[in-house]
Amino acid sequence: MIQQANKVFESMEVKDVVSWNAMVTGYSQAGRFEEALGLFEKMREEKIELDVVTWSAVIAGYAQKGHGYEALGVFRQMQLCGSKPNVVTLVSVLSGCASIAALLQGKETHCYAIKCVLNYDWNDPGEDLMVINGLIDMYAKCKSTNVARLMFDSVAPSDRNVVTWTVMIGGYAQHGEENDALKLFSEMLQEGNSMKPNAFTICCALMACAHLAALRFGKQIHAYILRNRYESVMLFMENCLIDMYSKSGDIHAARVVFDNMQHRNSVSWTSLLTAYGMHGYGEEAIKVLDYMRVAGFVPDGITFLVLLYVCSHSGMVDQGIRFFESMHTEYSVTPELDHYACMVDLLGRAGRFGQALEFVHSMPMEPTAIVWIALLSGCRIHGNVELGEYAAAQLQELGSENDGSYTLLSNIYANARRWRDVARVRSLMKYSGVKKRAGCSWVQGKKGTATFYVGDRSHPQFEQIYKLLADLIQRIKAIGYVPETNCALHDVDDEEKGDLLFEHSEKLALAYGILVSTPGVPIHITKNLRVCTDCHNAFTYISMIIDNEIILRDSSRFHHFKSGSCSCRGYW
DNA sequence: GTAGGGTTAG
Repeated sequence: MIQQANKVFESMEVKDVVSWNAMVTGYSQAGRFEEALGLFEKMREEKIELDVVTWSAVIAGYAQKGHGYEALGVFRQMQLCGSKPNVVTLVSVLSGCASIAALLQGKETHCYAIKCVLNYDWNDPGEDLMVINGLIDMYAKCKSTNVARLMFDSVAPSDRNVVTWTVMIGGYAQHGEENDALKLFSEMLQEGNSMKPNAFTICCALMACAHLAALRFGKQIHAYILRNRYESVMLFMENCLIDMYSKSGDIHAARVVFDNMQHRNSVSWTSLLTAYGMHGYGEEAIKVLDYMRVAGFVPDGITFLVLLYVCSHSGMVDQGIRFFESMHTEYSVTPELDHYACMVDLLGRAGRFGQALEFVHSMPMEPTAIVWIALLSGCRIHGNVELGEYAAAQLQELGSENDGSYTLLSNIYANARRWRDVARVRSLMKYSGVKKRAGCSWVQGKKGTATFYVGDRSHPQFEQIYKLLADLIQRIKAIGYVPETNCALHDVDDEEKGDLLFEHSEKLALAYGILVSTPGVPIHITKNLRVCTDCHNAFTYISMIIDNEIILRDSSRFHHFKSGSCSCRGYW
């Protein structure tokens, strides 16, 4: 089509700016932005007087590709040329700012909008609303959700449209304010039938559920989708549903969604593979890979990344190595930094440190922090002090120590009972000003989510929780649990106020989960960091004396505790 | 006549 249009265009004797514009946007919309830019350049060479449509089209093209800096550059040129931006231009400029989190330029655009573009016509808020929506999105994506919310609130509820709601909900969902996202989504549904969420809105809400492992809420949204006729826009939402179910611990439901899809894309397949990977179902994932090939999807770099992740978390080391080799031999996919990091993770997790180091040294690019952190965490699992120190030194050299790497090193020393070194790491951490993130666990109860920090006594039922926990600890001690207090595996993750091993956030969450559990129904717990070794051990014992399966998601993977064993089989 | 906002997997 565009080819034919181009022929006609070239045969035209007189080309006005409108026909040039049509061609620029034609190429841009056909996904051939490079050629659109070529025409744009040609327009300038031939001294065609560019109008607001030309400029807006190019800015939009950059913004849609996520190239915010280029979009802003063109916007600047536009202003220098004296062309006057309008609502359409600003919407694209704001989208460009949002894509690169350019708060300063976003604010400048905000000022410009106030001075030159917004009408403040109360009888016709429609034009302004486009810009306001763009501003809300921009502020949210620049991590200024409070400012975004002020703008959202400043729009009269009856003037808001579905995008106004979506950008605010999505802004919360993407910046760790998932509870606010879900609160706002509920509010939106209460607005009556006038404000129906669309596929975009629902994806944002499902994303928030996935982060929180809010299975109950996610199921309600699923039901809402089925009740409300979204047949024509299912693909995105179904992909989100797969992710939501698997991150909420219900891998079966994730599979059912996948199986019932009318159409699937590569995201659908990758989501399912990731789901099996997180839960440690390596064999299942390999089967999915075969189906995927049969369905005509060719594995790409991302597929292989996920496959390596799957192998790493299922202890399928040799299979992982084979995948890595077949990547370029059979599929001509070049391994990139992330693939190497994943291989180091795989080998380190399995304790094959010689091979892991060989891998690091064979990398065609400089190893970055993620590679050393992968190695360091392998050393943590297997108590390899020497190599751990080496990896930590590399991290220090790169100047990219974070709270996680300090914690890993400290735990390696603690495991080796080298308390002086533990103390040294801690003071180093204080000295360098690295703040550790607070460990935090939450559990889904019937009346919503209960969140716990270490030593947390803020829950109304804290006395019952602590009593139950003490009782559980007594009972599992009787069947062989040995707390790691004597040798005090001081988990820097959680330890701040002294020796609070028995008051770790995940233990409190579990006690509360048991308190409110229904017999036979799994208890779902989520932790923002990795589960602590002693807690993992305690959970394993506790699963022997309660009827419920314990499904724990930590920052690394899922652990299913049942009858005295954990599904991770040590690969965490 | 020609330009425009918000979504998913690692």
